[in-house]
Amino acid sequence: MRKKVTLKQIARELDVSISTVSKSLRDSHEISEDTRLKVQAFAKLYNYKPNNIALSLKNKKTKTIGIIIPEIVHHFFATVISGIEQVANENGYNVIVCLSDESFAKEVINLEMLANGSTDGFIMSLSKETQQKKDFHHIQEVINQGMPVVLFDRVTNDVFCDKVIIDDKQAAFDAVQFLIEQRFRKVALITTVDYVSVGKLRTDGYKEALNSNHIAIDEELIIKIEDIENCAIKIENLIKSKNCDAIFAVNELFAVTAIKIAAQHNLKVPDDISVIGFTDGIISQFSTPSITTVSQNGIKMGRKSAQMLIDRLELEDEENEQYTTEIIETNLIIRESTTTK
Amino acid sequence: MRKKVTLKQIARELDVSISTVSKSLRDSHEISEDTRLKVQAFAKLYNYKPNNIALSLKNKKTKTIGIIIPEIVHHFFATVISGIEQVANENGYNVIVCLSDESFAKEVINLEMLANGSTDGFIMSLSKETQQKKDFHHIQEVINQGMPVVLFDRVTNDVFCDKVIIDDKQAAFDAVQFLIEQRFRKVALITTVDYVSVGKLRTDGYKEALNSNHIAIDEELIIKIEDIENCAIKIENLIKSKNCDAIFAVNELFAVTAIKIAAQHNLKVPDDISVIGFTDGIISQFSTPSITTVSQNGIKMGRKSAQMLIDRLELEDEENEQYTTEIIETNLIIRESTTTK
DNA sequence: AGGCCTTGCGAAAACGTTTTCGTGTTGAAA
DNA sequence: TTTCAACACGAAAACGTTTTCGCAAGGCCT
Repeated sequence: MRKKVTLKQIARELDVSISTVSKSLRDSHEISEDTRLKVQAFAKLYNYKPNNIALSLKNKKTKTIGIIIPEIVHHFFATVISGIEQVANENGYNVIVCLSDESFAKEVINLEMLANGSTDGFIMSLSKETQQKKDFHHIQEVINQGMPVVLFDRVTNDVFCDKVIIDDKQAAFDAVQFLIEQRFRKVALITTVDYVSVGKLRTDGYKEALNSNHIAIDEELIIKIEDIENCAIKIENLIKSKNCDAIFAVNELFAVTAIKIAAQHNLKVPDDISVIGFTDGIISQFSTPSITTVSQNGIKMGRKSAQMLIDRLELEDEENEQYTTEIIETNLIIRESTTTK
Repeated sequence: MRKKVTLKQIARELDVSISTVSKSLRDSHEISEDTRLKVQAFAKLYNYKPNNIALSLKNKKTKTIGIIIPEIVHHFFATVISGIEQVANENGYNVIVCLSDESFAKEVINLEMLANGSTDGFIMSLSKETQQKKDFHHIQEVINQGMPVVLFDRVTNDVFCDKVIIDDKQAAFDAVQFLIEQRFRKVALITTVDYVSVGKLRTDGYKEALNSNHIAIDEELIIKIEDIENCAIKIENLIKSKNCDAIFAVNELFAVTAIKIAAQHNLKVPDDISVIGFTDGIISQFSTPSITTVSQNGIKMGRKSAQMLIDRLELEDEENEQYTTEIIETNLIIRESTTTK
């Protein structure tokens, strides 16, 4: 077993000082060409690579980004990580991923864990529980300690930092407006409970679209799902009521579930009922019929988040207190689940 | 901005030595109760937490696991990460994720990057290119340096280390056997090119199932997909030939594509043609019809991999050279895409 | 009073780097 | 011959820990 070689060992072997070795390898002009080449040859032979940990300690920089998200088995979050990783890689950063599992406690623990020197900054999306408790002191704390944070998608106004979001309200508005323009009047909404920030915003967009078209809001047509496991019953009730000719769902799981249930009740999508989802994930692409959906470009969101964080990390000293909120554009991807009347 | 406090600062404030502070915080009996409590109170007040980097340097342990996988926007890999993260978390480890993008070069770079002190060990699944080149020196290198490696799913016999796999051949055999037992005789195979290890194994299982049932292998019914982007044409040719009454696909993307194309040619699944996929992902669950599939328990695979790695890390000194290959059981999940004749 | 053990604490090394500063030697200029 | 710059290198500090060892003071026993 050939352990990694250190500067000290090279110095001992070559009978020079550690400084000389270090300087030689960094091509310092202080060192004679003789010594320099000798050291470099030896280092190459033994495949010397500086130890990252020692460098981190010395430089007080880890070149590592901490990502804290609710879950990873989720197409959207996976794409965001992918985007973050791309930019991180291009800039010589690594990413360390922690999952909060939608739990406030885990989010806090992970954050504090990584804040003790493991990462230079954070990119996070809030857990449901955190959004419900509205307790963000852990995030404020790391910001106060001088570590930049970028929030994406599930954000809060209660923390001042850089943010990357889509315009959830506008996107929902556009989707519903599209349905209305297709002459649907009884548009139902399948959404989450209100404390999920993006769910709330999309609900707002839905209502506003109806309002601006002078369509009364029918609370019977709005169903709010608490836990995703048993969303089926509520959705089934909606379908059975036969009160709606179109459905706007705030995520693709709700959308595909609605389509499946409709089929069970002999309602054809899109002939009998049109459906629009949110998040252009695997399900929307491959379900039958494929689902018209609001695309939420995760890659772009991840890339932007990473770029903002790295920019702030490399600016560093100047202490720019101007935080910005970047809005990633969305667009409606028309597929088979909607029809033009 | 209140920066993190260090031992040195506490020592200076309290006018004691650094050693005294360190010992006090670790409840050493060498320190009088007076001093101990005083230090602890001060540390608590200023929310002292030891710096992870310094600890890593001192202990020569990072408590971090490196994960290198081909991609993350992929249900199976995401579930594996999720499993790894669970066990890592339970044992006080963090995970740092790198993506090879199916590229040999990126795999090497990532590995060497992390090997310079950033992680204690690795969990990886080989990139396609690596499998094609059959070049594993980078992996052997880190093992020689004393860092344990666990390979999962896409593994190789050319490297000696712990591995976690499913019995791809047996699983494929079982799936095809199931089709044959339903009286299908013209079973087609949609697989990958041979250098993808799991694709090859699943192909072998397919052939063996036919053989053991004395069904001749028809090469016309075996199509090998190189790049996933344009798999459609080849699959369409297969469907159009109307030569098969059942299809076994080595992943769910191939399976769902086959179903879609069949529908375009007015062939109903499962009435006209039965389909079995591989990997129980989102697509299989939510496609219409839902897809009968070989479940490949990613969570369990991830958990097992992490457990094996951590076991080896904590054993450490004893240098147990007995490597094991763990086989995660699979099972066939019967859904709507198959029928009993 | 002398010796010894206990108590309580500090100095210093170690982990692996980088960098500043000091120092000895050499050669050339005065 | 003296002086000074240039050159080539080493010592040491610094990053933040933990831990070993040494040491001084005090109390107890003979």
